[in-house]
Amino acid sequence: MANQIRAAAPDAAPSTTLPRRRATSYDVARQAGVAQSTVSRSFRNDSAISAETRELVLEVARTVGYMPNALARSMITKRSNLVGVVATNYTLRGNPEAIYAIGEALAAAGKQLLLMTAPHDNPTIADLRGGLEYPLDGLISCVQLSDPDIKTLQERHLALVLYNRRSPRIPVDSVTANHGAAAAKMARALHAAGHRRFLCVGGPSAAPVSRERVEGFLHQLLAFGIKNIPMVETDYSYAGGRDGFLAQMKGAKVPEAVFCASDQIAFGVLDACRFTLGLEVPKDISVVGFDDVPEAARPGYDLTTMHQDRVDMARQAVGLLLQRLAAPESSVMHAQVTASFVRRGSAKLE
Amino acid sequence: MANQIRAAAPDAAPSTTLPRRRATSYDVARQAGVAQSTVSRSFRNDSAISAETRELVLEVARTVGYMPNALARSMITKRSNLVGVVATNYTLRGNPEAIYAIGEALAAAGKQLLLMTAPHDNPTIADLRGGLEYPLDGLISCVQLSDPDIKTLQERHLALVLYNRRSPRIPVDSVTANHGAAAAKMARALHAAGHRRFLCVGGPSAAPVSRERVEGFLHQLLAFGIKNIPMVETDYSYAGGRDGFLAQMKGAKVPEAVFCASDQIAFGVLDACRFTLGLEVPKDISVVGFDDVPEAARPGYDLTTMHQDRVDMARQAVGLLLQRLAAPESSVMHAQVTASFVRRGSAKLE
DNA sequence: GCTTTTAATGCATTCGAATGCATGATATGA
DNA sequence: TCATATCATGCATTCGAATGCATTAAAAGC
Repeated sequence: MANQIRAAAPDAAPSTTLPRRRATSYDVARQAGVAQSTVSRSFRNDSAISAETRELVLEVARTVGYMPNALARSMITKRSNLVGVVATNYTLRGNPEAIYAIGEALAAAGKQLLLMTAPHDNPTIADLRGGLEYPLDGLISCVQLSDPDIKTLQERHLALVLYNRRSPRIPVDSVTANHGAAAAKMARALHAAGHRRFLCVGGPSAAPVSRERVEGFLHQLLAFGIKNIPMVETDYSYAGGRDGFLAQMKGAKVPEAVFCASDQIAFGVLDACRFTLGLEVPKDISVVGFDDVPEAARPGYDLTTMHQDRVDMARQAVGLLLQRLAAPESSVMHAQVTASFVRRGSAKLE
Repeated sequence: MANQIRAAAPDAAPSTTLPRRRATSYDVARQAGVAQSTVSRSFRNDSAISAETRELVLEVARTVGYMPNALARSMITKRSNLVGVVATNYTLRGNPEAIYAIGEALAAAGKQLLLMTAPHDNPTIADLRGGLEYPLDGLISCVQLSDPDIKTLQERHLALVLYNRRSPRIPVDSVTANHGAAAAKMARALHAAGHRRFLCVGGPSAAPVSRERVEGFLHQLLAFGIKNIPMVETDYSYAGGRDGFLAQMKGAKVPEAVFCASDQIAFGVLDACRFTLGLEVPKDISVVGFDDVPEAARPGYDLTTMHQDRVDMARQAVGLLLQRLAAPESSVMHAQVTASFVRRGSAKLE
């Protein structure tokens, strides 16, 4: 009795022997009784295939779980639809929504995002080697590449777009924010509020973005006749800002206003002011940042800063890339996203 | 005169007509006077190729800028060396270092990371369609997929690893932290400190990670005879935590301790306490989080929380994937990363 | 009813690297 | 000196989809 029940039980699992390998257009063709080329054309629907045949093919494809192999397609079309995005640990941490936005924008254009990691200090294309073996359609770089490396990439004829940075010497498509002008605006605002004794806490001196911001700021102050502004170099981070600022403050007079090259730096400076030095912000000292990351709006920081729309920049980067792919020989393009002043409570302003 | 100078000038640019297309193994073969197969073998160095020939081939390859085409290789080897990583805007924002670590670990194994974006609510494999047309070797999912979708992916024979989540019903390789046990530990710590009136601010009820944490917490309290703990559901975010908490507090008695299913939620609750409700932490109320993101250590938050090593989890995920690729038929694996209690100042403890 | 046009499909080749097998050139042994 | 073993290389095919051209069948024209 028990045996019979046991024997009757295992009817549930359908013994459809799963194919060890992925179905190909030939499999579909055979089952549908058509030629492989007909299957291909049914999927591309770029040619004259009768409605019934197409439907039949798609139906068979559905049942066997067929899906065109993008690799095989790339071989013949010479378009891999793969776009590399180069990021370091820092750029990834600082722009996660931007990376996501790039992925979305690429997907909308039928392209895929190949994420290529690179070390934070002195990244080279040798670090990307594995990824470059794939015939990428293009590359969006969120890291600073050397001139020779940029040249090498261009010689490979892949569409290159720099994200949030530009190449000073070689013409390359790029998207940036107007760092310099925005920093100058910040300087004017602080100066107008009566601040005269400044401190500048920058990012790595090798990072052009930080340099542009710092130089834009200093240049504007110079125009007001203010010079010899002390300068602290950091790694862009919270800890860097905090520790760099504290080191600078040892025995020095507290500045009236601190310009930080990023919000993260500013957070570090702010916490150092309030929790270590016991300064009240903005009564004793004004602190401003740059980026307007979401945390800047929190009441704990309430940071006055320059807003940069990273997601917009990401979309623009993809836009430039697609344009470049459509017209490889057109002249170099540059998109600029305008930073906007965000007035909050961390700085005394008029 | 001027004409002559002008005519003489443009000598600089070397007129090496760049090949419109990427060099192939045939190009190298022709130039080196060997067969294409010899070029291939020189690069794979898996076969008996004399040292001189290999050197010659590599030298020629260098001068013409040849690099094996990974796509063509994949066609024949049936290994694309592409691994998909599925992420939503939220998971990407919450785990940027983990994504980076996955990229690094994959690169070390000669694989590339294909980043596949998916919507935050109810992601399905239809969202991944474009990426799935590539014959991926495997997939690391940082999002919650439905059972049928998981089944479909398994039927495609691609190595699937779930990151920071497990599949309750279908056996799938996965890496998680011991959310439930860790939350229980948190509950014991708070209970031991004398707290008796609790509030629970969870993530989305559909997110198993949040559920595990909340259930682990509630279950432990139940063991202490404490039940009917009010529960707030959020989207895991700062704003969600802040607003959800404030809504709950309307007319309600302030709880002694608030358990938050993530640090971001806890930050929102903390700011609501201090900046909106005027409560002192931890004097008036204890708040604890979960994750130990870097911001939790800042003096402005000083959050007591459970530390989860996301980077470790990322590496383990890649490790599992590689093991699965090496032994497709071996039994299902599960790696667990142990969360550790981080005692800081946001909660009254013994 | 026969030719011409058009539409629908099949055939055969292509993309670039990998690889089993055959071949040729040395080196080794008898 | 000849046979055999060893090493190095070439030949030819393969992966899966796309596509120019050829072919067939049906529709239209006369």
